[in-house]
Amino acid sequence: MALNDINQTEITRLRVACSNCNLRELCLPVDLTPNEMTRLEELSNQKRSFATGDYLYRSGDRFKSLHAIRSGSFKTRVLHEDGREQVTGFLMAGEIIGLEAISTDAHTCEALAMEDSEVCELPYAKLAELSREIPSLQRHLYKIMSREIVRDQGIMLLLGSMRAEERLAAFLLNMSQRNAIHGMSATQLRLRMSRLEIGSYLGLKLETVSRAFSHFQDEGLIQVKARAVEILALPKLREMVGK
Amino acid sequence: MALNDINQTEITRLRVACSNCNLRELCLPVDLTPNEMTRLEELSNQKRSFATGDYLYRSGDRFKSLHAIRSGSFKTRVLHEDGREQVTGFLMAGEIIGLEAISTDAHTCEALAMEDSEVCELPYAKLAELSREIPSLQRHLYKIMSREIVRDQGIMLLLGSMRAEERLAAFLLNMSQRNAIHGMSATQLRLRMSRLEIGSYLGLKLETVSRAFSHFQDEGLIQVKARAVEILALPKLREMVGK
DNA sequence: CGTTTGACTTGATATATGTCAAAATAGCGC
DNA sequence: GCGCTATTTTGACATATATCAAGTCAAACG
Repeated sequence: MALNDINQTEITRLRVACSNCNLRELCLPVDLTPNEMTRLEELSNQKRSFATGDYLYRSGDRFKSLHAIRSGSFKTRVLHEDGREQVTGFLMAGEIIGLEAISTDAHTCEALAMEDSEVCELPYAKLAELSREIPSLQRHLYKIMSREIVRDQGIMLLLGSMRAEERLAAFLLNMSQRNAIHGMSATQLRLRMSRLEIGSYLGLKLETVSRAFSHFQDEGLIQVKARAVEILALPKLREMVGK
Repeated sequence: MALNDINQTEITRLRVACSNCNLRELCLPVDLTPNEMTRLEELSNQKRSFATGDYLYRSGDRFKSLHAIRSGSFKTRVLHEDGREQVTGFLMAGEIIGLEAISTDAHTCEALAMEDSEVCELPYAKLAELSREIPSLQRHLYKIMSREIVRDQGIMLLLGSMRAEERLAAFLLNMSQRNAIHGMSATQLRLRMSRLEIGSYLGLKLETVSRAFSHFQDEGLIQVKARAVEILALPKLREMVGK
């Protein structure tokens, strides 16, 4: 089960969202020998299901596995002393969750399902051990992690210098590209998160997010119907974030 | 030469700045056997010197080495089409520079000296090869990289939700801790960068940075004399960034 | 159906930051 | 020390976003 449930073509599709609204291919390298691929598949030993609001892990939990999201979606967040929620990420089907904990031995944030979801467990110790034997896997692991650094230098760092509508444009483009990479529409988005969560993620108030959505619609850039968003002018959105 | 010039106690001091204004120990693990340590020292094959404004690398340069900064300091930046400079990081003596390029085979930003500086080259291929033979070194490398992710979730991500003075407080604390970790004063800072560069890094205008400095001084939190900053109330600064 | 509930939108106003301009200060070569 | 220049500080005002407060809408439920 687990990774074995994911067929070869699906494996080549596993991705991680990254960098300045761009997506990059994930971790599971496609240049492995059949034997190596088999060993990688055997590595995953568990599949788990989650309902909306269920925790995949909590802050303080010992870190022992990464997880490949097979279906559904998760958000990661930090809860501040005063109860405020700070959303730190949205993870979609086909993406890898848990990377932020590798350095710490314990999770520093919590992850919970935004809808009914399934994940495959990837025990980190086994992954690291295997990567020692398979140099190309090791290279890939280094790359996934350092891509997160690039992301840092991309979206996150720029967040500080972007205005509200630029942030939302970046967010929508990111969602669009992650959608597309998983074989779904690049223009028809079904957002899984509330305006409040988007705001928390982007460092904006929910009203500001809502106004930005409305303004984009007035400008003919998107069509909004609650959480169903159709992108009408991808190029203009790209222009807004400078690419 | 190179790493051999750095004595044992200095090696244990090499660090990388990270995470939400906290510093973490770096990469060069101290739990190596003498033999392993020797091999690591032999790995570095070159020492280079730089004057103010010299480039350590430019965007597009092929990535082949990390660099340990022996003295001086560097900034990394991205230049936008329109000529605007976006500062993406400040790297101090004792820290490792170049990590952002590991995933790309080419540098995505440029690094230049903010003062006369010296670096030791750490050829990445050799480092990766060595880490395959020394598991504890591999663990360390993974950790350095993923720490950058945590940093993402720390300072960078929070940047979006922090106000100007909170950002500056976070910046000052970061500088203070990096100073302290290298055996220098935690309260007497000699900033190497201009208000413009700080602003670019924090996503603020230079005037806003200046006003924040002035306000902190009025409040008795710091003593400012151009780029010499004395921190008078560390705890209050920590409070401002929520820790 | 009508009611309830939560999410979303919209408006009025306050606050924070950016923008433009000028003055003060520090650094530096002579 | 003097004068030059770049940096920094400060002020007045414009703009963007937050805050507070209603109002709308849609799904869920009696």
